[in-house]
Amino acid sequence: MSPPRLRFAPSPTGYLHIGGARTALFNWLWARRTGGTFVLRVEDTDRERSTEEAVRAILEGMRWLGLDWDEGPEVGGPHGPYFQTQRLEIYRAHAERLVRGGRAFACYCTKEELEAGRRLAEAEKRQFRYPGTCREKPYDPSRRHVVRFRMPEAGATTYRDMVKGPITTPHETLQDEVILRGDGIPLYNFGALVDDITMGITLVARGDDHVNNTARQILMYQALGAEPPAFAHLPMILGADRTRLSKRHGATSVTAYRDMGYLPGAVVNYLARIGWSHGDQEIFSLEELVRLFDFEDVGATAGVFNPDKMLWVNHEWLRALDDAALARAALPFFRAAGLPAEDDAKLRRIAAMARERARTLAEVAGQFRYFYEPIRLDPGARARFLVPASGPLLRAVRDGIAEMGSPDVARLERLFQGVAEGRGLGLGKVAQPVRVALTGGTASPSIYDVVLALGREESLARLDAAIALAG
RNA sequence: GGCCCCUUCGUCUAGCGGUUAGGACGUCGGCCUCUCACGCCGAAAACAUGGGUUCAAGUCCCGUAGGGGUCACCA
Repeated sequence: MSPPRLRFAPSPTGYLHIGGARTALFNWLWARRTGGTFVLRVEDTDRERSTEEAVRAILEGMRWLGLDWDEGPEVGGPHGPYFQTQRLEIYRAHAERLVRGGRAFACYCTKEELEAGRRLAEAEKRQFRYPGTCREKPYDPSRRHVVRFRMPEAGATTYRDMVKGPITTPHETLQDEVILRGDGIPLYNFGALVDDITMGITLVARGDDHVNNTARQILMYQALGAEPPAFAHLPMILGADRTRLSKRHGATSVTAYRDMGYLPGAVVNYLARIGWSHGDQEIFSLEELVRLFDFEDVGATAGVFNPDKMLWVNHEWLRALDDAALARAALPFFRAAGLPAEDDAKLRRIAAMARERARTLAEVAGQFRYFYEPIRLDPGARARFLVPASGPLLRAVRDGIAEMGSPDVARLERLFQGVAEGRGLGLGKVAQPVRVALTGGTASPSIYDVVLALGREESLARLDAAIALAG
């Protein structure tokens, strides 16, 4: 068998959605695993809602995730153009073939007539189906018309879904549906199918909200004399309330997660794990995913998007970065927070401290602002630790540091322990006031690391300020 | 409502006739400890339900309930 050709075909009506991203990912993974081809096609036939901005946002999201395409916008390919609005002639020609072959017909009914029929059906509490009004009317291209596909009235179509198994659709549930609108623009079912045929797509993997379209499309493939592709319908991603994931459930755009400080690999990792699994493994590199992914292992049940777990996955990815890589990744987030960080030794020290503490890059910047701006003294911390009793302790630490030429962990440790033991105190009694003095709060990395990242001079200055406050 | 799909801890899932039903996130204890975090140890927590089939059912079949999807000159 020759390598498969797969595609991702988003409508540019908004940003790249988490659900769409997973669909794209599964297609991409299979293409990369099998040495197949991954095509990106833009289904922009909904002119009301499609925007150029959305196209850019989607490509941007795809690129950020690392899902590169072999054919499509900006890269071209032998089956272009890759925007549906530039392929109108192709759909028209295919529709005409169907009309000439008697498999489709022109329908002159107006929207109003159809709507009236629908309302009547509703009033009578029965199912509306196109009554076949124009089925036998002669073709008159000069009259405004839509093109309808002639659906068979009896029998059933069965296909084997790669994730759901055999699915049967009785033909009496189908109707002569519109494939070409009055303005010559194809409807989804037809445009996608004509593109899939002309682009040589051999495996269609899409959201399972499309299962009901599949039998109709197979019928159209057959009418056009084309071999239907294999189908894999991916279960939806749901929100916590088990309805379709939407903005109500929180951020749903891929780029929103980028901006919140998620790593693309982590997002891919998490997305892959909803609906797909490989034994007990949770963390996968992109290479592993490519090597292990199989539609065989995609589950049939819809999955709830779990932000907590994604955060955990992101943390796992974050901590796998070395200091330099983490510093580089976090730098833009410090800048975005208005903090004058540089890609230098100090930032790498901070990265080392952040590794086990911050789960996103934004958290890195958020947790360690005090290294780049004056402390924001927490009132509770001040009341508890910057009290007269702390004065001598702070002063002793201050003097000890002042005497050190260049502080290091071992020296600082000796200093703090000496101060504590000299007074019969636990280490915490000394470390906490210092921590408040240097960071403004009671929670931070090791106090020695904080001193080191802050630097001798800044540490002394903050200690002096705290001594004054302690009185 | 018609049609289609789905149903293992709160969530993601492993399981592919014989398991003390496993892992992960989250939650709750404990340990570690200069605080926080990490880490480690432990706990609570699931086969929707009723019938079959079988020596044996979370695993196969049917029904019921629940959930989701879809019924446009949207995609």
